[in-house]
Amino acid sequence: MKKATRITIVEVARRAGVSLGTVSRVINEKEGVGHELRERVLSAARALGYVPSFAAQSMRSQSSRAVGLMVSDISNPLFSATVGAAEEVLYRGGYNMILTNSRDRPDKEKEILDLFQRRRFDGMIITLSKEEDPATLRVLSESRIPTVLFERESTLPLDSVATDHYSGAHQAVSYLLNLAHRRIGLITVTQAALPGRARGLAYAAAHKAAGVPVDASLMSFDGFLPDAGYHAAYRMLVSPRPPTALVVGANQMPGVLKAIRTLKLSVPKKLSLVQIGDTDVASLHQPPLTAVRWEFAKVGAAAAELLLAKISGAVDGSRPRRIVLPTELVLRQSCAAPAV
Amino acid sequence: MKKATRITIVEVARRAGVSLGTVSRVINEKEGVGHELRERVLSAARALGYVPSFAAQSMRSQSSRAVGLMVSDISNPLFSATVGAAEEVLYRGGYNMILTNSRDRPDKEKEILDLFQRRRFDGMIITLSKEEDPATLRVLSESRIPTVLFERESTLPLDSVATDHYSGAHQAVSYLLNLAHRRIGLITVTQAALPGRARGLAYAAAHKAAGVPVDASLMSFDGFLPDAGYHAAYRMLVSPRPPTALVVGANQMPGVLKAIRTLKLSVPKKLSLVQIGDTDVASLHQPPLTAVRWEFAKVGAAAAELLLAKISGAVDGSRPRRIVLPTELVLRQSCAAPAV
DNA sequence: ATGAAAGCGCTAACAG
DNA sequence: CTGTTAGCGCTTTCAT
Repeated sequence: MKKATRITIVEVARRAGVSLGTVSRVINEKEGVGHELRERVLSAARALGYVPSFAAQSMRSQSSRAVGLMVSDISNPLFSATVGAAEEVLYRGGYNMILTNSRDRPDKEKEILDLFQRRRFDGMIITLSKEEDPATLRVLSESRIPTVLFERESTLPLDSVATDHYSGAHQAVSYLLNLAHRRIGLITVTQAALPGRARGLAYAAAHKAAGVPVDASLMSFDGFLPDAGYHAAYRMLVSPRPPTALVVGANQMPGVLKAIRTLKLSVPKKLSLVQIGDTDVASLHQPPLTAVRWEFAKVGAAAAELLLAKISGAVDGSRPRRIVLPTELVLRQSCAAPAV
Repeated sequence: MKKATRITIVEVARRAGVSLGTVSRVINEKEGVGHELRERVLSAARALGYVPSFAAQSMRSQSSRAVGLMVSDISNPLFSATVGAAEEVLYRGGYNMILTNSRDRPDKEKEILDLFQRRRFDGMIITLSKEEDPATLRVLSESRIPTVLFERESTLPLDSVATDHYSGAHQAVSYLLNLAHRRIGLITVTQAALPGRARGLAYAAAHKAAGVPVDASLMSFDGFLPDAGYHAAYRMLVSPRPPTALVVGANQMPGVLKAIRTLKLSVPKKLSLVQIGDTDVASLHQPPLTAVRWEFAKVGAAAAELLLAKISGAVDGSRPRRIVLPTELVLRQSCAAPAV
């Protein structure tokens, strides 16, 4: 039969015949406790099955040894490696990771941010649905919790870790432009946040540099909607002047591929394809898809490391640190010059 | 400039000109506080930016409003949907989810389990690297935290939620057997835990039912090793008597597909293929892969729901509940009768 | 309906 | 080196 109440430091002290303070010192591995006493305390603790209470420790130490992570979509497999790497770094640093899912809804974001305050987390790593939402920004600026924006940037002086989506998209679009494509579709996520915005900007800049006019109907930023990839691709491909190439976010690609099959378009003969974010889907596809590649795990690890540095005070908070991780274009067999 | 110390209930009480107890009642939305006072407290709290301390609340209430999740591999995209669904359910139930990664290492598992005790989590959902590891089992049996095993089963009377991997594998193997395959390879994860074990058993049972002898060299349970899929498939396929069909876990499939390409085998002409776990890789492959399918999100949601029911006492703990979720075989174009 | 006071389990400062 | 004590911020009797 299990005991009704948990063992506390008091029982351990009594059993070991010492004072509370001594027990506390022993379990916190502090200097200056006699060898014999230490042993007595340890064995008493073991015998009683004593487990220190984190809540009580937190309350005294004013530290929760916990970090909150708020992402827009946990279920996004692209986040798996990233979140996994962040957890790894945090865990090794002695912190637990609380993972929450905002589903990109501003009200839930605010709720979660409040929760993080209440939990007195030692730090947080977050995405934002809209980088410039005033309500959210206010909460953040009033927060005293060390924060790292994740794949986001803000006008607020907040630290951030992000992939270089601008360069990635720029490389991809320029590559297609060099191949002589003149009508290139872009299918990605909202411009209200860094990844979509950077890609849109890069798309425009690359076109401008090549002296090719931009057709707004060839850009879709609805990526977060269900089946967005399918609908956007279908719409573009059946239009009077369809694109000859498509640059597509990894999450939109399954839908896009379905549209391509429905329309029986051959890749790269009729349509060139570049995926943003290199996944199994890209490398295993026939033909293998050219992709903008970056290391998912590194982004997560970098965010966690920066946060840890901020928590420990190793990095001064005077001006925000913005870490940008590189991308590369992996050439495979999904691109060719447009059919004439 | 931010204040050096956090606002507590005391400041709020002072500012509102009431006692601590009253403030506590208001923020906990308890009955019996005068309307006027309630307003005064609320506005004082707002004015001061008061945020209740979870640690203090936990300490008094003996409840952390938190649930620990321990999985073998966060980075596994297959877990994304599952973990996401669990978080969703828990969050709605008023619990936060702490996600940890055991990497299937028994020592880390034990460490994490200890941590869950210290944090006084209200519940936990866990995988185990080995279901019968005595040390882990002891920790679990001594634990007083409501627990749900996730894709695992134990001899201990523990509740569990798992996919019906046995039926799934049985369907797949029987299907291939019916197609007249006589040498079927199985590439999956360790038999020390439910998924691999159930598949191995189902594989043998299906063969027995069909009167086909089992060749042990056609089974690989190394799925957790890096590149396991590639190595296992390559080894089998270049052997003197290669398999004519392969049943492969979703995580091993990318490696297997690479091996198949290296050897330039055509699917399903030379080799039939069934994937366990239906992913984009399977449905987008050319030809689309026949797959054993189940709803990832449902498993996570079911585990979270069962845990919540246990925490609230809605489900009696007298004998363990074992929830098994169904699978189905999705027929696509990767299987054919073996070449003669 | 509200206030006062007693802890929840632990750490740290101060004595001895 | 070890014991004593005062809280950390909050909830919950018990009075009033």
